[in-house]
Amino acid sequence: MQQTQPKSPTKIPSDPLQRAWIALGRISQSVQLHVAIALKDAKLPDLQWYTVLWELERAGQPTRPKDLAVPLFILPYQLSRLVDRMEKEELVSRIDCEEDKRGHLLELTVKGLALRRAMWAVYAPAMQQAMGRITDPEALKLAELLYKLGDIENPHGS
Amino acid sequence: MQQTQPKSPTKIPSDPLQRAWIALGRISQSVQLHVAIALKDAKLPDLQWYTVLWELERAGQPTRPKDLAVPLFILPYQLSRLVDRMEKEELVSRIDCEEDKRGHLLELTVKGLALRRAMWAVYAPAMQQAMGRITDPEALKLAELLYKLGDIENPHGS
DNA sequence: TGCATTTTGTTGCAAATGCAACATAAGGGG
DNA sequence: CCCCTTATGTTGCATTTGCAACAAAATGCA
Repeated sequence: MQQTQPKSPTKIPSDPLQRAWIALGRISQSVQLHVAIALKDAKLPDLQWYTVLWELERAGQPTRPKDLAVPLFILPYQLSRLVDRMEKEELVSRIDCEEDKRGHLLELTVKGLALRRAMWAVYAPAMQQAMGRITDPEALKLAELLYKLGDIENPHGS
Repeated sequence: MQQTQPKSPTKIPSDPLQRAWIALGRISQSVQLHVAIALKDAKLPDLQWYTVLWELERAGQPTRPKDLAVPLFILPYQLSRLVDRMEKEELVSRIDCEEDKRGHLLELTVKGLALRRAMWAVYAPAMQQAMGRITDPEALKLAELLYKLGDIENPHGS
C-alpha cells in the first residue's frame, strides 16, 4: 500500500497526504462559500435546503426521512427540524405512512419544485464560476481521485 | 444556455464539472466528519480550535485577530467569540497591542500548546484512516488539481 | 401472547451562530 | 486641529444547533 514504509498501518499521515488534506479542506470550504454567498445574495435558501428538494425530486415519490438522512449526511434530529422549517414555507409536506405508523413520508410540493428550479438558476452559474478553471478531463480525474480517497462508491463508476 | 456549444462563459457547468462538485462536497464532508468524530470521542475540541492553535503556533509570535481570520476563512465576529471561549479555557490570551489600541494580540498559552499536541495525536491517525487509501503520488496529484480548481495559491508550488 | 429491544422520529434546554448595530481607534484631507 | 471616512473588534437579540431524554411503533423471541 505505502511505498516507503511497508509496515503496519502508519499513525502519521505522509506529507503528501497532509497536503491533500489541507487542500481538500481549503478548497471545498472556499468553493462552497462562493456558492453559498451567491444564493444568499439572491435571497434564496442555502445549499442544504436545495439538497433536500433535489433528493425528493430525484426520488420521484414521497420518501421517508430516514432515507434522506443518509445522502444528506445529517442526523435524524437535524432533518426533523429542517423539515419543520421547510414545511412552514410549504416546500415539503409530511404525509401519513401506511407501512410504518411511527414515521411519515416527505412529499415535494409544487412550491418546493419551483424553488428548486429557481435555486438552480443561481446555483449553476455560481458553481461554474467557482470551479470553471479546470478542464473536463481534469474534473473527471479529480472526481475519481476523491472517490478513491473517501472510499465511497463513485456513482458513475471509475 | 445550451451545453453543446462552449462559447463565452457557460452558465451551466459541464457534466464532469458537476460530478467533481458532487464528489468534492461528499468526500470532504465525510472525511471531515470522520476526523471530527475521532476528536469528539477523545473528548477533545473540534477542528476549528485546532486550527487556531496551530496558526498561532506556526506564527511563532502573538498575532492580530484580523490576520487569523483570513487563513481560518471566518468572519471577525465569529473569531471574536471563538477567542472568548478559548480564552475562558486558558488556551490563548488577549494581550495589549502597542501599535493599534483598538485591537490586541492573541498569544498561545502553555496550555494551548499542550492541547494542540494532544489533539494532533488523535487528529493524525484519524486523517490517515480517513484518507489512507490513496498513494502519495495520487495525493499530490489530488492537491494539485484542487488548487487549480479553487484558484488558490498552492503553498507548495505545482 | 407478553415483554424486552430496536427503530424511527421529536423535543426541552443550554450553547452556538448570524446579523446588524455599536464602540473605539486610525487615517486622511481641509 | 477638526471632521469625515475607514478599519478593527465586540455585543444584543433572534434563530439555529447539539445533546440527551423522550415517545411511540415495529421487531424479536421465549
